[in-house]
Amino acid sequence: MDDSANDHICGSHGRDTSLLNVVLDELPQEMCKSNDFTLKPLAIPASPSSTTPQVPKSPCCASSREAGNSCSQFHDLSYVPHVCSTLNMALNLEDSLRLIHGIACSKLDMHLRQMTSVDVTNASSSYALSLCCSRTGVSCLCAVGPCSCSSALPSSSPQQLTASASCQTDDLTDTHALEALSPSSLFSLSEKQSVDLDKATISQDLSFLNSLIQPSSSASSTNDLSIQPAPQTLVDPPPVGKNICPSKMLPFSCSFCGRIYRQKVHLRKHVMAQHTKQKPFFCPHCAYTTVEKSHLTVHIRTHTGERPYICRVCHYSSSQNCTLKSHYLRKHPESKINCVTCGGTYVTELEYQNHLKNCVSTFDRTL
DNA sequence: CAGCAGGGGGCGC
DNA sequence: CGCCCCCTGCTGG
Repeated sequence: MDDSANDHICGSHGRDTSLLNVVLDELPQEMCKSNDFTLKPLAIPASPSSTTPQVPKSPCCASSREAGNSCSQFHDLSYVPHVCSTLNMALNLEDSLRLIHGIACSKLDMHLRQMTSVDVTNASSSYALSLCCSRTGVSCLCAVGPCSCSSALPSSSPQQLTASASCQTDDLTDTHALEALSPSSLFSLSEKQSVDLDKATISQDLSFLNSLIQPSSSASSTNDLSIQPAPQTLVDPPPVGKNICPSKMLPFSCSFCGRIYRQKVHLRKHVMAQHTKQKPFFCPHCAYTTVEKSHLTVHIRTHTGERPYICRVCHYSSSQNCTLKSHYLRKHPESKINCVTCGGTYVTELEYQNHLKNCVSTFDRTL
């Protein structure tokens, strides 16, 4: 790849609003017409402002800015929260951010598929990613949330390519949203790199990408077009350090605060509890709400007086097992439960019972 | 110290 | 993904 092409791709578009137009032009038309959604350039403040919404910036964005690529510009996302005619659903700020993120991710992913179709053998992956980022407004992508955008990566090792694909396609698994948001023109290419894509081609490309990703134990079927999040065993876990991007270790990171989780469901609970305040479980006795049903069950015991965890030594009881455990450790430290099978010691009956499930099954397998 | 709420991990479906 | 569980931190007596 010659430098001129790279210049064309990664040149001064960080200060060029034409890319914004690309993004906006390819948003659903109804949305643009209705002015539900506005996207405008935002200068990066020299220091965090208390009046500016804290848009999390991923470590890769910082490195990207240092590299002078498209991540040098952030965008101010604002949205008038009322019913969106295109989606026929109300969008809050998080939904709006996810919308932009999802579009950027899907476009990046589609470009990546096309580029891998065109050339997967030479060292053009970084060019492909740069092209994708430049043409899909990856600045927006980076501004929305932490990602492993590879546009700044100087080389194109399979691990880097995999990291990018796995990061972006986390949102791509939301096929429902993509179907609603992806008119055919959304993924069309106007340049000569455009290739005709059919399902077989995409599947082939995804097979290639998936071949770079070691399947996890819980991986879905190979017919699934979604790319699974990168498992931790993809590469040797890097030592924890200030220069290590956490998203390389744990695949699910919060788009708002950057916290990372091992499982997607944990990230979802975190976002619901901390950012969107969506707590679907309501206490019938008070105003308590929670994201976790089991937490509501425990809470209701404060109203009903149920104390199912009973001390085997005294008459103490508690509504939570951990409280009983604390009681045992403080009041009856000598009282332990010994496993008759393996000899292990346990504090509470519940701990022992849970242990027996594994201990007995293990014991049975050894027979 | 007890009670409670919430975060996060693990496991089975 | 739902559920269960453990752990931790906060608060009041």
